[in-house]
Amino acid sequence: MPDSLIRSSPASRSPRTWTGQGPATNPDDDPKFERSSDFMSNSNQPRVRFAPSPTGFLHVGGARTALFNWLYARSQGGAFVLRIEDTDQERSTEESYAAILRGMEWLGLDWDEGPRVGGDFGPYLQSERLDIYREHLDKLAASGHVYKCYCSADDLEAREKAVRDGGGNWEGYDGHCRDLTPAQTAEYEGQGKPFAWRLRTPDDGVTFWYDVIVDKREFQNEVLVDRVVFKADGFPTYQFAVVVDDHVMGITHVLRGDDHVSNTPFQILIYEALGWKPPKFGHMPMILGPDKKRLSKRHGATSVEEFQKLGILPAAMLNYLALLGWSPGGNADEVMTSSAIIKKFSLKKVNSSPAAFDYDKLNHINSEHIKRLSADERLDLAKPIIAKRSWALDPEWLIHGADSTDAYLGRLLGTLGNRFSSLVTLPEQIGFFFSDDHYVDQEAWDENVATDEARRLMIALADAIEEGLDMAVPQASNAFEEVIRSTAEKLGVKAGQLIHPSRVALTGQTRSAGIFEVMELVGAPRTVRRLRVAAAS
RNA sequence: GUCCCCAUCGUCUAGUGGUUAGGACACCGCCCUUUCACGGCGGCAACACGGGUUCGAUCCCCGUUGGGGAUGCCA
Repeated sequence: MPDSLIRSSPASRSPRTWTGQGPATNPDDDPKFERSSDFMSNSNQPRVRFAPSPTGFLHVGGARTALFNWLYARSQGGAFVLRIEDTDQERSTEESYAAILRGMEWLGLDWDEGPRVGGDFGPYLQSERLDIYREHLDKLAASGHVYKCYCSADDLEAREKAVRDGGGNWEGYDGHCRDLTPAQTAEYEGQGKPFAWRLRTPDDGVTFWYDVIVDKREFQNEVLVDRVVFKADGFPTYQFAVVVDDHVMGITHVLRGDDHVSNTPFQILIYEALGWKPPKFGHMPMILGPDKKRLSKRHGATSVEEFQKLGILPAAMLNYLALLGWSPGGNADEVMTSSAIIKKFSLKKVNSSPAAFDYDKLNHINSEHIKRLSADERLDLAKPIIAKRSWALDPEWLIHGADSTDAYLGRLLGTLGNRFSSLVTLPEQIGFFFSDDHYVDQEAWDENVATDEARRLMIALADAIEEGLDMAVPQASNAFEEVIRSTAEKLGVKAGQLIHPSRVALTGQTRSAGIFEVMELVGAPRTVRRLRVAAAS
């Protein structure tokens, strides 16, 4: 038992129990303390949680944290709890709360306990659990683990400034109220000064834990300051509420962002002060921007709802997020459904180094997901986009064996094939099917349509279609192909010379589905009309 | 400043005390083709640096550098 691991401090000043217990073995095995999971009926099943604060949208970092917790719960048959940490009265908003829930639902991260669904450990909003925190604060007050601090923000700021001006380092709260004399206390009380409660932390020794992701982590108690556990406004701080709730809610694994690492030793001290055994901790690496700097709006979209607007499928977002810090390993296919990810997921495979967010790869994963969709699923995806533009099908076009709007749309999307790989570009890819007034790539028009040669060929083709095909009945794509090829032969030009201007004349773009299929679905009358309009332009 | 963490192609990553260091995105070339895309084939490209330990280090240890996080009566 290395002496360095044993904390020794004057009992008079530090009534707390210990820190970093004796041997450097995994503290999770220490039977000395009640563990949150011990009182669970089936303690083999992990209970994890995602505990966002409603102070903003659900951003990718939070979403990834939620995802990994969810994956762990789902892969282990455990419970996934959603808890809202709204102890900051200033910044918490209803809008954020709603946005976070929306983001979670969009991604398909369903929770077993939490807002809306309830559960045995509710309420799941910390602002509704104040009496619980109060009760535990009272215990710590009675045992002397916490003390009142009368310092105001101004007091603290002034002292910090003084230290810095003197060339020193301000390393957090200076312990000003830690050992107030009864007289001083009486004076402050007499002045009616507001106070907060701070945890009395050890001055020496080491606090450590075995991180699920990064193995052993340890902090010298010396660097830990007496942080506030209960604010003057009567609300607990995050540090306190998170500990109480995780224990009381039976959370077995606290999986959170790496930015919480430095909070962990302080929280372990709170567990110990309360006589509780801490849960297991796992700190996941941060997600950085493409430039390896902190991910921010200047990098582009950062909230999941922005990605939704960018046409990212929830399944693709989830897939990509899972790939940030985790990998299916080896040469396995990275494009996976959530159930496939659940099947393969393992905390042991979670990386310990930060990952840069790559928008290109997200887009790739997204297009792969779209390409793997069934025809019906594609139709479901396209319909709202079409409806949003008030595009309706002209009855004149409702031919070609399609006996319903859906059937026609289905065929239309079918012509796209793998070209349908983005929700964002879809409108311009299909707009010309619905209206003569569609998107036109001006440069493509100028190059392919607005030349004397192109005009001559388009008129010749229009004539040939009118002469060769019955304009009154639907024509199949191969009928158009035959006309084009024979016309090309007759004119002594390559088929491509007819095809390229026709494509732009019909679709307004140089890229589209196969031109013969386009003609079939646009119909002979409109095909001829657009060719003549283009030739006349 | 102080404390903590991280380090394999540009990016996400696999991997091992002895490998031609593998895959994916991006990029480049070729093929396919009515365009684009898809697809196929090929290419470019990495173990940050310096010391150890070892018969041998990308892998283990230390340091340096670089990056990130924390340093709140925010969470």
